[in-house]
Amino acid sequence: MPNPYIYDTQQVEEKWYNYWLENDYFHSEVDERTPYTIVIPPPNVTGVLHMGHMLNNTIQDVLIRRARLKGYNACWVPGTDHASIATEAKVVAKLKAEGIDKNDLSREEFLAHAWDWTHKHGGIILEQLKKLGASCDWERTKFTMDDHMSASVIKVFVNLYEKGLIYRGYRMVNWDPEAKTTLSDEEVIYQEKQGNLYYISYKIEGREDTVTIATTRPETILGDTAICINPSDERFAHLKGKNAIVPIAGRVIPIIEDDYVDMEFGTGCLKVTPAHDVNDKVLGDKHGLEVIDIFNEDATLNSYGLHYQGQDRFEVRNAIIKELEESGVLIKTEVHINKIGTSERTGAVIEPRLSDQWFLKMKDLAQPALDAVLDREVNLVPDKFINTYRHWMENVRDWNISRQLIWGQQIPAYFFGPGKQDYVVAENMEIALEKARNASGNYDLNVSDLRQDKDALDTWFSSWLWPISVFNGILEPDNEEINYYYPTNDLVTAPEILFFWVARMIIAGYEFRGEKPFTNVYLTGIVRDKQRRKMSKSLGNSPDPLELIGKYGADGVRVGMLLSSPAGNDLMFEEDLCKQGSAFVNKIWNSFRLIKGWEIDPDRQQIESSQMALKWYRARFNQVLNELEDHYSKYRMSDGLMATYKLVWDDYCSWLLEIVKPPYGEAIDQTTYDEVIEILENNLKILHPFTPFITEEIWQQLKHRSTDEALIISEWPEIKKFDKEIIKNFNFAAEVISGVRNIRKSKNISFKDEISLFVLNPEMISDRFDTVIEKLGNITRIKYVEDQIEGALSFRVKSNEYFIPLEGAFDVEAEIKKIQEELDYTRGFLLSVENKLSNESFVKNAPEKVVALEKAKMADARAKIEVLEAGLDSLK
RNA sequence: GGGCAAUUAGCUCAGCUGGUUCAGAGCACCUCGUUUACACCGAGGGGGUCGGGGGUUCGAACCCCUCAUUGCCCACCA
Repeated sequence: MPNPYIYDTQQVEEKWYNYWLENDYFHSEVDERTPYTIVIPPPNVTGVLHMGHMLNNTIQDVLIRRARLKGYNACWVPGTDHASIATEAKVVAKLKAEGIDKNDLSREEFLAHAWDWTHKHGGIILEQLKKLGASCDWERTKFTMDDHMSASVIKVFVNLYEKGLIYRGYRMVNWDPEAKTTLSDEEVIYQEKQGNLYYISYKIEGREDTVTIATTRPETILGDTAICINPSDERFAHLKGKNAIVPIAGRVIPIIEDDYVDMEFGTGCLKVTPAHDVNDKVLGDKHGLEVIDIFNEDATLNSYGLHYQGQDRFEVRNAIIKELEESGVLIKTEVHINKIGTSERTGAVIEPRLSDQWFLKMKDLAQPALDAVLDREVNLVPDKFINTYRHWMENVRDWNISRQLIWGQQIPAYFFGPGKQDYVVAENMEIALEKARNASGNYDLNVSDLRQDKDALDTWFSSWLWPISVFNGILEPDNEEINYYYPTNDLVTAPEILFFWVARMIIAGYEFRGEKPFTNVYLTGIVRDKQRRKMSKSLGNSPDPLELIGKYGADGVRVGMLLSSPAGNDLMFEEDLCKQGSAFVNKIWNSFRLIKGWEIDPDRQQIESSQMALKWYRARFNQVLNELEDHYSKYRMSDGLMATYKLVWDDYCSWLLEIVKPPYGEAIDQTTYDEVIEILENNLKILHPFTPFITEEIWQQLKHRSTDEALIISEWPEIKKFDKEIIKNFNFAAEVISGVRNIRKSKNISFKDEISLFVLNPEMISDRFDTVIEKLGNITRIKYVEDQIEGALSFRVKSNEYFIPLEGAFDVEAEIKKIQEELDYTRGFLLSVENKLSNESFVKNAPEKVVALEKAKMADARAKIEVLEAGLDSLK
């Protein structure tokens, strides 16, 4: 049987999410209010929710819900990304399982399969976000392959081409042999791996001796076209102008000189393979070397591989080593750690490869985007990322934007002839035809004579337009929506994609709209497990987000995610955090159950303790409201949550409700009841962004609300000035209550037994909370006295002394010991303060405020010592 | 190889121009409690020479130097 005190999340969450949807509260349209806009970092269309998404989207939802309450026209645009390479890989795998080879399909057939897959799996992740409570404007859901989104991408490509910023080049690029496509530099992940450094000797033509080189990639010797030495290296002076013979291949290659060669590394002698190494390509170009590409596109060897033709590069490596060893030219093998580039998507080892690709010139484009961040036009939160950003932007390299993939926007370049330059770039075939006719001078050209470039564009070439294209601002730069919603306010994303996405969006923003795409970028941490490992599917250390929601409720999980996630700090996730979250939600629920059970007596007068407590709470609430403002303005979400958490749990539940709670069987007066309800409503408002479901549930249970009165669209409490003095006085009273409780505990006095409390030196205490002390201390009545009470237990708060006379419980020795300890401590403290104040330099240099404070401390300590000494005297 | 950041209680972190607090929070831990909202509770409590060393200052968790450890980013050394 379920525990009746425990709040049932499942059905409540579904009920309110549907209610919010039905009433269109998430939907935003252009109106006269100030907009507050967030565009979602579009997850992969065929992906599923992981913990990173949970964190990310919880933060976005908190921001958007708060903005909505603050009266902004809140608009959170959701959507998904076609994730070219990832999706294509999945579709290829699926087809393979069905016995279909991608290469046997036409482009159209493959696309049909891909769309099929997208429709089947796409959008699952968005449904999952709904379970989290994400208040996205679902009517605006976009997909990067939607017609107008793709059209935007094409338009931008043509535009940049016409500006001379996009060019086609035969360059060395990163080749993913598994996906059989190129990758941008950012898509290559370098991993440290242990490999070997092989020392191989090459015969020198016409001589008996040999030259030994060191390489990590012996298989590429088949593509060697030179040996390179440092011209100032005297060890190899005799080799100048000679030729060497490539082992196995038997080709004769020149020995060239270049001071690029590090004389310290390896043998100080380098083999040059221009087709398979970036540096070697540079050397090759410089020295006019031949380029021999030994690989097929899947990194098996081609005919240059000789008897290794058709075998995989890594198999060949082992085989070649064996062959070299047998022929005695492998001199030695050393263990060598180096960084291997791997594909971000497929994990395959990247092969540097020469090919014709499309590039975007970045240097000039990057400048305004760099300035924007340095000038704080765009704020990176936390700002430690500014350095990283600057470094990347200052050293930005041209962006390889073509991919040998089908799934994506096909590059709008049309070839009309056999030459490499026989192409035009145009938004569609018709325009292309006209351009091609003009370019070639052949006006008989037909559509059938044009061949569109087979490659697709990098996914990020569509995502970088996201904040603009979701409002159709590329195709219709003057439409009402883009002008209203753009620039957006906040972007919440992972630092991993700072360069992939954030930087490029800023670039696109300035290039295509002359304005930043967003004002603030909140970079979340990476969600890790307790061992600091990144949570991932493959490690199996990531909990299933939906299971968590089922177990702890969406509100509980949201609180759990936010509890320890300052911006930019990795989040060490443990399920216990969600447990804490759901405990908090349950606490809120039970505090509501208490109020719900109250009986109201309209004739009853409000008692003083309730009145005072309410007055204090209102001050305290406003104090926290101010703190919240500060936390939110600095994107300190966990601090904001913690401040709210403590306000609700400690101040509201443990203090306020305990004070105003009527004794068992009695009713509450109307005034107190009304005020508590008002306070509760305000609490619900500030809680709502964190825990939207339970707050709406309580809000709606409190009274009947029309659809215009839902909590989600209510108003954030107005920030009022508050009386600091009353908070201070209350804290004093709370200390007195603690003192009483301590005595009760140490003497084993049940709370049920009323006791008396006497106060000496009451001038410092504000007596206004006496009734509160009486209630929470279960004290008959506080009495003020002029002298020590003999034979009573005592405690002190500041310089006030309190006595609790208790028959039989009094122990002179223990009491003396207690007071003596306090006295020793206070004397020590006084001494340190006095020392400070007698230090002339301190008094001279420290600000007045600080000196005054020290003086006050001194006075307080002296007063307290007097009290303690008097107490001690009376006992002796 | 270059750069950036971090190192504060068992854990996760605050400490926001060097000075209200002889170092804070939440969780965890310990003790007591079947008080009529809640044991996903309440009350109380223990726990840190603020990574090591040096310096600047009247005063340092905070500034400087140095060492150590960890993490991240960037980079073509075979």
